[in-house]
Amino acid sequence: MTIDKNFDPAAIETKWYKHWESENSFRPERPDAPAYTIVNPPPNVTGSLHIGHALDNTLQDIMIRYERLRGKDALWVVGTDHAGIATQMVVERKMEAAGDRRSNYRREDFIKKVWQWKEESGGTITRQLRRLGCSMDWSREQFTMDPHFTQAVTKVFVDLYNKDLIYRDKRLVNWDPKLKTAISDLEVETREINGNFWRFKYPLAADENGNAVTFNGPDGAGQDYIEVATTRPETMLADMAVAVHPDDERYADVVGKYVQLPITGRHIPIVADDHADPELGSGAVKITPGHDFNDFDVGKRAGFAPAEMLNMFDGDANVCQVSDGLIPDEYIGLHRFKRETENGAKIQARELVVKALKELGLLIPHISKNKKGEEVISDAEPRIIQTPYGDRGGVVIEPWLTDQWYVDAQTLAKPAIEAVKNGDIEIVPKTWEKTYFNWMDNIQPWCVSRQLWWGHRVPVWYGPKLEHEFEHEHDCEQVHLVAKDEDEVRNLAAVRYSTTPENILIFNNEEERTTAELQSQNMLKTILVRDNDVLDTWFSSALWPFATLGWPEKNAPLVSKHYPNDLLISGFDILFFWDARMAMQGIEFMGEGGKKPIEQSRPWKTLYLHGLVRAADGQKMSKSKGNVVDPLGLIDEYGADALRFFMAAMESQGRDIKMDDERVKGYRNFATKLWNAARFAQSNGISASQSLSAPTASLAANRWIIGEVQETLITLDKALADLRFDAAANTIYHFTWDRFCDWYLELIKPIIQGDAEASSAQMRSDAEETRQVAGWVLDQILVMLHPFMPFITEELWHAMASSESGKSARNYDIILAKWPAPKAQIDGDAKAEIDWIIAFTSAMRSAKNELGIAPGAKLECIFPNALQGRVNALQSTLERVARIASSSFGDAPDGASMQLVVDGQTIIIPLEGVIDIEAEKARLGKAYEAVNKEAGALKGRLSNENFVARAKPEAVEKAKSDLAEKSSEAERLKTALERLG
RNA sequence: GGGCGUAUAGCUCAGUGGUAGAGCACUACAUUGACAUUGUAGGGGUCGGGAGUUCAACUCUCUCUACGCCCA
Repeated sequence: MTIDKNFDPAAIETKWYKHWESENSFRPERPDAPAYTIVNPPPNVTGSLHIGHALDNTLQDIMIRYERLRGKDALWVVGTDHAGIATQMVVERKMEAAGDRRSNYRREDFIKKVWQWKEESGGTITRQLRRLGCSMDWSREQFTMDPHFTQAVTKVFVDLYNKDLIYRDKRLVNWDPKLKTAISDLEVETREINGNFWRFKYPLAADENGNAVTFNGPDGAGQDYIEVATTRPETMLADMAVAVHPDDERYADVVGKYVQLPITGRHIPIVADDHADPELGSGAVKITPGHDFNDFDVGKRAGFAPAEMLNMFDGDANVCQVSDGLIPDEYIGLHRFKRETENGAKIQARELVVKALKELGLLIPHISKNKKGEEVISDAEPRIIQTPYGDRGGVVIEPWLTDQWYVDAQTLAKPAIEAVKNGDIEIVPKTWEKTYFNWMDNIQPWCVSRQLWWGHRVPVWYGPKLEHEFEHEHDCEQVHLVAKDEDEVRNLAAVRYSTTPENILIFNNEEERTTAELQSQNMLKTILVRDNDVLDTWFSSALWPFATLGWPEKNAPLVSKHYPNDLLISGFDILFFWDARMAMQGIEFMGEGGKKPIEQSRPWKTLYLHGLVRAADGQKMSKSKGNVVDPLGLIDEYGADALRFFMAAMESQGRDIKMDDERVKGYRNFATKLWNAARFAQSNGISASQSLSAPTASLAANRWIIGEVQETLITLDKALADLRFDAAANTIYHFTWDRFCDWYLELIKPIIQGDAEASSAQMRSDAEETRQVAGWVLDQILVMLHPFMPFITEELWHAMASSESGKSARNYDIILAKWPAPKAQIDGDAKAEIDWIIAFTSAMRSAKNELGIAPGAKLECIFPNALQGRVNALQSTLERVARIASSSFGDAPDGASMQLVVDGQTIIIPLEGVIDIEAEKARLGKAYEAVNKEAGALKGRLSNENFVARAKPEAVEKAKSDLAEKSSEAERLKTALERLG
């Protein structure tokens, strides 16, 4: 079957992908081969393939295909992430569109709906990964909510709890009032927004005798108030102190006195604390421990326990009554500062507080000057404010005091830091190590509980405290029991409450309990109710490198063979979210708490971080900017192979990639070039090679190209070992196009296209040898290119071996071929000869071009006698490639001629009456100038005593030989010029 | 405020202690011959500014400028 004239990527891609998958080619059985393992960063099950996935997965597929070709037992683990918040949001949005809402359902029913949605719509991204050609092990596709994954997550939670590495704590969390859940520090992004800076007078409270209190005041004039400044006036309803810097003399005599807060009338102390910045505002700052992270710490230092701290917001960030009951009724229920859903139609707490203080005469107005120099009075000074936003919900985060589960990240981070320091985990590019250390060294407790429904439920049950455990009269705090399942918690509880397991009654949630409590027969039993929260999605994905392999099942075979993984490829944007946490959890759990050495516990040997794919103008792609490039569109237009090659070629370490369609197009052209080369080969009787090692060859061109394959292979292997995808792609690109297509195929045309009937036995055998070599080289190209361009290489692999009927004679697919092993030496003589042909041909073409001689013109050449043997042997090649008409040898005849200096020898092309002598003089003159200048520079360097004395001997030698060469060339050009008169 | 990165041809980017490369774009030429998704030849850069180390700096060090990112 002949190769089609047109290369149509779409026509072959689907065909081969289906074939590979049905043949189980992505994971051939190789029980005795060494393992090579990559786990794929699980995309969100809600997701669809974006350009970043295309990059990330292309790089992984290149490595997996490469190692598979090299005979490894290559495993690329694939699966999707349940993506708690993201997925729940998607399903809720869908419900809202249908006029429905989550709160219409019981938790279990809602979760059923999410599963249903997952079954229907969750396959999008996995289908798209297939289109990109990714050779993942779909037979073991994973999902982070699979039962075995839940087992792993639960075990990790319970074990960490038992090791005191997970604990429950009451502290401020980042609360997302839209999603109504706590989120971790990493999920908060700081944005700069335009805000205001208000200044208020807080009146000093009267002393115990009811006498007014004053202090000197900053200006020493005496005042009965202290000035505070704030960007969040509404939180003054929960102020618990005013802080001044301990060294701030302006306020020294007021520390220890009290303020009587306006509106609430609460008496709060003035405290000294380093947090107060004397330079900012008045130097005195209001302290709201319940709604500001800094204030929380100040509050603790001032002696407030977290449980005492005032919390003035509900989960929606609407004002609620605080524990001392001092907030006036008209504030209750108001939103903190903005009604997202009602466009500010209703008055907000912030607005009302400012209004009230203004009416009380306690607002210090801001005075500024307008352009005309007139004074303008306003309530507040405009300021740029660093404001925390939830990365998913997109609303301002409210620091909120709640009980949550925390992972002791600091302890877990230690060995993970060591692993990188000691080189047990290599981060590529190395510059990211500093970022990693910086974050890990300062890591904060990780809040892992989320107030969502979709996710891994926290394996915790709450039971009553026993009477003797009550810390105070109204203590109704419950105790928690942590266990892997209900049976285990029942037994734990039986022990704890000194009863039998049958007397422990377990409820899945408060609602069930309330219903059940109405039934009086349960009154005598001990009741446990399960924690409602689920875990942060990243808590489960941190287990990906081993939970996907079967852990915690005992002696899971995949774990022992494929853990540690060899390589992890991820975007740097999830270094903290995912990579660092995998390192921590991997080392902790696979190291069995320090029992196993780091070589066995680290999740991967190498962590490769790539950059972002940006829009053509360098901007970050985002839906809101509308500059998102769809990788599937690019695949439709140029083919998956071209897109993949683009990704590889652009991936140099440590730089973002700017999208460039033209370049993708260029690689489509490259694929077409290869296609046509194969077509040419096929039409000239060249077909698939029968041997893995290079055929024996006698002709220079053949010996040369075999050596070039060898060199290319060495360069390519080195590039891939170094994870230099750009270098690897460029190596195979240039070999294919510049060496193989541009020179080798041109050089062999006269050999293989000779008239078979008329040719001698020698010519027939030369042609046969050449066909063998050409077929072999093309095979090597296909295999070396396969990791980058899997589809076209598979197609041509078979096409080159197919009979008339279209049946491929290959007994295996290229995806399972063997990586090249030419076992050939680089042939110096052949290389010298072909390099000479190339140099001569290029010189000839260049000269013709400059002298305006038609490129096709066949010219007579007079070579020096020394070249007689070589030129005679290459006569037919030179006729065709360099377009020489006839050759003779010896000295230059009289008359005008074009002269080429190639490799230190002058070749004369007599052109009496044809060439423009002045033009030829100019051409040679220019060449002479250039060479002479280089020779001059070398001469100058060598005449420098310091250079000769101090430079490395090789450098001096190189300079000497370069000088000799350049001088000789200059000499010859000079002679040539003189000959023209 | 702390940290990191980037600055090389018109554009997008490689690069090495011994005086610069690729792709695209551009110019000229070619075209019945695997390939116009082509071929051949060519023009184009004082490697962001300044200082230092060195026989030698685009490359190493310092500094300045501009841009970008992360953390607080």
